[in-house]
Amino acid sequence: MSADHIDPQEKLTEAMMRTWREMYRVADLIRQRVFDVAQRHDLSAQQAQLLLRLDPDAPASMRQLAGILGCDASNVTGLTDRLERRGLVERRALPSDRRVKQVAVTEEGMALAQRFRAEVSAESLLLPLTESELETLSSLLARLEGWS
Amino acid sequence: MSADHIDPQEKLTEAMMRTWREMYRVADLIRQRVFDVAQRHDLSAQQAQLLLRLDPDAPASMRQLAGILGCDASNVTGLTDRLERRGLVERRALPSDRRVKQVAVTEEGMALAQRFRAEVSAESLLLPLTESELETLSSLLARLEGWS
DNA sequence: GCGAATGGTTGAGGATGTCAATCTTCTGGA
DNA sequence: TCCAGAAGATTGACATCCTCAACCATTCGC
Repeated sequence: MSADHIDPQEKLTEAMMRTWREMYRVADLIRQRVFDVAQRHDLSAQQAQLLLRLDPDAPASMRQLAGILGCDASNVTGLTDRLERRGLVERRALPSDRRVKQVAVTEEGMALAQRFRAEVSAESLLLPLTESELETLSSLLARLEGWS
Repeated sequence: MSADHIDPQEKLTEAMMRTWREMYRVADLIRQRVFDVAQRHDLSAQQAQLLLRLDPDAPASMRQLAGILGCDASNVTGLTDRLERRGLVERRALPSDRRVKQVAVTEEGMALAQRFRAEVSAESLLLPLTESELETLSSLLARLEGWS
């Protein structure tokens, strides 16, 4: 369907609109939370994003990281520079292809990432719900797919 | 509880972790969606954020907008400049206090905001769920509160 | 082996964000 | 009333984020 012919109002039920509002609200809470924790550790949201997405067991190339983060490769250069300057990450040459530089998390980076994850989910947003409600919520959310 | 003593791993149940992952994933989908629609209309995510938060019936001062957006007032100046340059918004002097400038949405701004909201929720993320599942989801989400 | 593709960086330029300083306008107390 | 200080908006300096085009080194395909 072309964006030129969207007229979604008539297709949106009351329940959809209510759910949409709630999801948007909760997404905002999460974003705010991540931002706060990042700030506490002197990281920008983007630096945190990159650090958290790095797999300690599988270093990724700059190119791959650009794909993961959905941004230009030249942007990853700067982000990596700043994380490397703080010792959270390091560039490694790939012997099999000397064009490639892989980004590996350092010990310090792993420690910070773990602490970060812990702080974000601590005092959880989810405490008001019972175990069985959590089961229901996660399985409903799991059925939502992206747009395309 | 001080952030120095957080050790949440032992408090997090399996269901909590699964739910947290799903919420994070869905929050990401929403962020991506908003970004895409904004880009389609030549708006940055922040410009869209500001435009969508303006109430046509109650123009807000720069100061108030800074509060709503959670940023410095000087930042709102630039944001408003760029929206005003496109005719989506206009500054109005407040007669009762000539220090204050209020930001009002123009007709064009309102039209764009409405179109924006429509496009974001069109081809909805929520289509996989039935009406009764939507009721369940929205009431579960409604019970989640922020951290503090 | 050589031209083309690939990976990373650099530089220009714009948007976002903070902080400190400034200008204008209010406001409250002597 | 007058004046010191608070409050609202802007500006300038500076760092980050982000894209695009240009560039260098390396690798790959023919």
